[in-house]
Amino acid sequence: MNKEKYYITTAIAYTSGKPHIGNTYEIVLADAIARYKRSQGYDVFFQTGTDEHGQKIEMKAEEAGITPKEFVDQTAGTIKEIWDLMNTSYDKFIRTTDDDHEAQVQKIFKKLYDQGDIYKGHYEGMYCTPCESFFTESQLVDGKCPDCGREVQPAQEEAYFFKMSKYADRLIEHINTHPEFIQPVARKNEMMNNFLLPGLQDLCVSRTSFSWGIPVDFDPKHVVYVWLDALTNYITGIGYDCDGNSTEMFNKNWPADLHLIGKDIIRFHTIYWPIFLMALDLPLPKQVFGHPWLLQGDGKMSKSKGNVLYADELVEFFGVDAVRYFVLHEMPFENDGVISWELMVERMNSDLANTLGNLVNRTVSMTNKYFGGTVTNKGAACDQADIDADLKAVTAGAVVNVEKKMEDLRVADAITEIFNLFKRCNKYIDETTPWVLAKEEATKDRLETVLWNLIESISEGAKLLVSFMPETSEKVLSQLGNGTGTVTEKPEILFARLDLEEVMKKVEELHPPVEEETEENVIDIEAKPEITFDDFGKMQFQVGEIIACEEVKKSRKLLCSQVKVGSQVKQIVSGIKGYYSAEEMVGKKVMVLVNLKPAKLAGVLSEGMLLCAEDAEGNLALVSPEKEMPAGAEIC
RNA sequence: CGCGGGAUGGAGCAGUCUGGAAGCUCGUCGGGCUCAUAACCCGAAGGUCAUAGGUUCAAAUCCUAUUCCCGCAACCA
Repeated sequence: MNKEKYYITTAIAYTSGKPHIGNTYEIVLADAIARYKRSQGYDVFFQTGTDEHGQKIEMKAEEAGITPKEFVDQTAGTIKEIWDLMNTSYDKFIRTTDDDHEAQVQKIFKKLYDQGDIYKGHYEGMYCTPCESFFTESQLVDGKCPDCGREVQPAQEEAYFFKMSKYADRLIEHINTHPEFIQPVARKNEMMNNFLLPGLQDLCVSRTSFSWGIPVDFDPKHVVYVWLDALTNYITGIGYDCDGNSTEMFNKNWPADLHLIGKDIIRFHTIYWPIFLMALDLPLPKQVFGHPWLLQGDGKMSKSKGNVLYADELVEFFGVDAVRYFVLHEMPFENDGVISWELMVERMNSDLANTLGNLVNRTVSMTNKYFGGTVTNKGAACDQADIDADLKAVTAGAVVNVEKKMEDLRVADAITEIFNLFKRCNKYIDETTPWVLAKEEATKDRLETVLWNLIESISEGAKLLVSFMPETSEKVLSQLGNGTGTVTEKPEILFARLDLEEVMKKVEELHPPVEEETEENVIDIEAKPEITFDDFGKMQFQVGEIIACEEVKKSRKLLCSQVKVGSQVKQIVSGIKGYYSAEEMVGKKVMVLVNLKPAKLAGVLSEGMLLCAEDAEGNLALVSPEKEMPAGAEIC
């Protein structure tokens, strides 16, 4: 039997920081699929890695006072540690700073340029010379530089572009003739209607505004811009060579069978990536699956509350397999899923400790108690033949059902199938009442058969579990004797029940809520440099009376107020909709910074600023004179 | 009218494409059992499927409008 190959990839993780549980979900999901395919006899190659270039990283490194390379070495290390902690079985961890990747990207860029798919053009915008920055029309404030307020000039930055439109028809054709290409299918229409059918814009594939990237070798002031660098990892990682000297590994594995990615980057994987491949004359990946997000529960996620979840912390509380179980099982197929400490504890207790852990435990201890740890198949059915038959049917059914679910990548449903089997086993114990059988010598054989059947069915379930919870699978099988009929003497607790309150207490210790409870909390904000009295004198504050106020349409936070200051009325836009309604604003006397340069917010002119106090949560309160003062009174 | 996603018993979700008796898990309540990690098994309560219209013999599902949430984008002067 020749083993069919299966090449699966995750998106490469951006090395801007520590990945949280939502980012970690993807690698675990990919791992489950990869392990499953291996168990099905496929020759699997599983690649993941990190995306390490870009302006953001250049800046972060500068802040940290280290070189970009040092910075990404750190974060890539952290990412790899977490991937390893989660027991993921990737075959290759590619980094876009790998020499061979960089060399290939340069060659690919050159080749596409030589064949006319990439051309040199201009990135147009408004340029502020002192700030050395480009801005789009919409970014400008009053037609001027949003940073320094000076005049800007229309200008062009040289950039290379990729001719997307050239391949659009071929791509549309491909998508239409390969319905399985974009998964879930709902995403297909989104791509077609929003991007392909209206016509594709050419894609900017180089930048000159930062330098942390792969240089364009024939025009070194340019670096390759994100997608041509990042997406090509899927081929460079397995040995693609642009000059025709690709490795055997590449020839065997390409095209990829599955690109597993987040739903946010479906566009890049189902439009730009296929088009790049067409330009390189390579076959397209067979399937792109855009998975949903794993969101953190409790509504408000905030760092001060400490409920941002990281894989390593969860593992500390629950163990690797429990976390794997949770993210794989709780993640819906199309919609976003929710994760929180509470939900995690609930799953841990009810599914892992009660249903599975306790099942194994009671089975092992009965085998020890009644038969000294060893049973053989006595085949004694008695009048309960139908019960045995049903257990066996459910067991066999689980194998088939898991296979079916996995074919559609419905990992969560596959796991549910396995746990349904475990539930059936628990029920089997109640139906057969071994403790009753144990009382009579005459029913000893029946008792032994019951335990034998149980061990068989649970072991079958444990085998199915191997792709999802590899360590647990092995532990269960070993406790049940690996088919020998001799169970372990002292069953180790697989998953201990957890007390939610205790867990929450520990979580709080781990992340002490920052100034949450007390009213009299201290707020320290970042100190600004000392200023002179002259500096202060430049600012003019006056009392203003709000005589009218309305919400700014097309905006979520903005209120537009007419503020009477002395004899004039100023229009001021403020981001306080969440804290004040337009009606209650009217009549208030507030502190206004009046000589602030006017600016446009959401297209509405604002001629000053209403001063607010802001707490650590971002709650706002307007500042008013504490005694009656006329509108226009100077504040000094 | 910026783009998109969502609203189903107390909680988390299926079901919506391809209309046809409201389902799963957890929690709650009642019962059973004692091999086991106060676990396991059985039963029950609990939903006008966001709202209002429409299409249809039939709507959670299709159409229209509205409300409220959540991401992203743009502004938080």
